[in-house]
Amino acid sequence: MDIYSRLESCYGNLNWWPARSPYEVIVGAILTQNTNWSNVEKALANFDGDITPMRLLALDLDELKALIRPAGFYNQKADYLVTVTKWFERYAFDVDTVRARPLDEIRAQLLALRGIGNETADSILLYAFGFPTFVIDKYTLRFCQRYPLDAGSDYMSAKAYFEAHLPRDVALFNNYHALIVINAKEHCSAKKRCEGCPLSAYCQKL
DNA sequence: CGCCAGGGCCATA
DNA sequence: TATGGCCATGGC
Repeated sequence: MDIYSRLESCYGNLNWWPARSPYEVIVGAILTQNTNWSNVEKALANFDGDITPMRLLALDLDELKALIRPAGFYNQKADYLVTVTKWFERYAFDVDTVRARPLDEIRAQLLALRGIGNETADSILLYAFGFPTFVIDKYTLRFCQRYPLDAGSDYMSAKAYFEAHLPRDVALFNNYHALIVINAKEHCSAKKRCEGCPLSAYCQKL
């Protein structure tokens, strides 16, 4: 929690996920798979402000691929977007209907979809629907090695660690993951060698 | 020019 | 269960 406090006092509340609607979070979560966020923004901009389930399902596959092309992997991602949107349709595209179900049930449904693994599932659960699930990504796994956390080295171990050591608070889970990502981008790249990092006192510098 | 970005799928052993 | 190849664009 001390590590979190340092990050929070440095960066504040980042108010993730940057999106105008829960459905846009879902779309962004697919598009950002192994992809720079700036490329995702270009793809989202191609929708000209209309990123809705109905719009997406009305597009034919080639049109959809053309729109999301800047985000890369557009053949598979177009397929993934249609798949997850049809899943959402089971709930009449209604966020509250999804939220009324148990977290584990929705998580299992998402993981069963083609194109949705642990990280994408948790990103959607937390940032689109507000479920208390901790998101792990490549940055977070590196974070667990870099600082003395003893959180394991695989996705589910790290997730279990954070959830066991933090209060089950959606706002906290939301901002903690965002802070880890931002801090990694700002200070943990090969170029910017930890200069000014608020966690430098803890860093093991592998 | 090469590297890599807020992964996940699939084939192989 | 654990690797490795593959998918693709754009910024640096």
